[in-house]
Amino acid sequence: MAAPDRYHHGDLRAALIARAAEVVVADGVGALSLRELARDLGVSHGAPSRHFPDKQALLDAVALDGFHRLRLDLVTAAARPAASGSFRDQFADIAVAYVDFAVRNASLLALMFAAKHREEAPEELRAAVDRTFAAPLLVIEQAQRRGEVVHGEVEDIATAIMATMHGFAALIVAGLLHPDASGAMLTATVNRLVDGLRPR
Amino acid sequence: MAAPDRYHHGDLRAALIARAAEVVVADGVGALSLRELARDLGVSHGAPSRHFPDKQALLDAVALDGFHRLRLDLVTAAARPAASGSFRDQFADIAVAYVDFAVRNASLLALMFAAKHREEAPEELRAAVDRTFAAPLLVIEQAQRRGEVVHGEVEDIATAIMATMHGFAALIVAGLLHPDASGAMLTATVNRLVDGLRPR
DNA sequence: ACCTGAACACCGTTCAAGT
DNA sequence: ACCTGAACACCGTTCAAGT
Repeated sequence: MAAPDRYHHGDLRAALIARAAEVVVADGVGALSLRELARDLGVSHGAPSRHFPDKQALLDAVALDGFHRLRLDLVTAAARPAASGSFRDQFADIAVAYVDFAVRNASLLALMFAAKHREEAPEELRAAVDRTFAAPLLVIEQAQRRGEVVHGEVEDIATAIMATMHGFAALIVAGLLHPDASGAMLTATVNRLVDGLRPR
Repeated sequence: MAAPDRYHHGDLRAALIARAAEVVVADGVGALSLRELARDLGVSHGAPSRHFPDKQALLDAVALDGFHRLRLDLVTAAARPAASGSFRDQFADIAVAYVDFAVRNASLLALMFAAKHREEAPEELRAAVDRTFAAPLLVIEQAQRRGEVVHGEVEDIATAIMATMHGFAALIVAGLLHPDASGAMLTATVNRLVDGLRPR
């Protein structure tokens, strides 16, 4: 038998991050209270400060965790069998994965970008963001070599793609797009970017 | 002489919205306190509740005001002399205006989209959002008639354009794009969408 | 090392009372 | 009509004390 369960079950730090992420996804950052969190986990309200110096540090950890999960989704989408097809299909698969994550974790994604935005953002977070967007970058470079995508700076093209994916997700989350038609709309948006707005 | 200045100067409601917007832009929604707001304006902490039933109602009003200001910027950009040129130039002008607003009012824009996102969002807000994005829509339709933009559903094309603008702004705000190169990068992104990722 | 529990300064909201 | 000021329940943070 281990020590009596007067203290927490072992990994309060991980439990805090997990529960905080749940609350953020369900009700937004504004609904997150350290004291309530501590109550939920059965520890005193002072306990979290052992693992996070302040609330922002916990939020940063939640954001970091979010980027890890998003990265996993994107890597999975990029490695899909269907993703071995044309660049158009690869792009569509990644876009679906990104938008899915964004819609299912809207408040979390907002927190993730807000955390990254902070000047005092930990270096760990900046690195995680770069890694998160590495998968799409690779897909673009490969497509360029196959001649399916115009040559030129990869960053320029990646920027256009990431902006489109992120912006599309934001439009859905904001309720500017009918959720019913969002699937078809995303396909149309991907095709618009691939083919261009100008007639061919 | 009017009544002695024991009460507020006349339009506490407007003053609350204006000051709240300032605080949000400067330090984010999290830094907004009704009590501090009241202190800044020289009224008691209970006074705001005469004009807004709760904090969220004030935030909705701030968001509404933000959409009005954004709409003004977009309409101005669309009516520019240079904007009488090609669709590419019109699009670029509008995109610059949108990204400018987003960068200068990052936290406010986040609040605006979050407010729109709420299910209980007042009808007034939904209407303001539609009007805000009406100007870009008109530009697209005109360009379609001139044959500069592919035919098809205007909404599909507008979605691709709005997603790109909003997403680009989000990338800058998040610090994923070097601010120095952001001007050239925006031009490149606009051109990418106009010309397509696929070689011609 | 890790957690408790009291203390402090703050917050949003409510409401009887004032003018 | 509009604002005040006390009251209430909550919050984040700090810190001596316990195990």
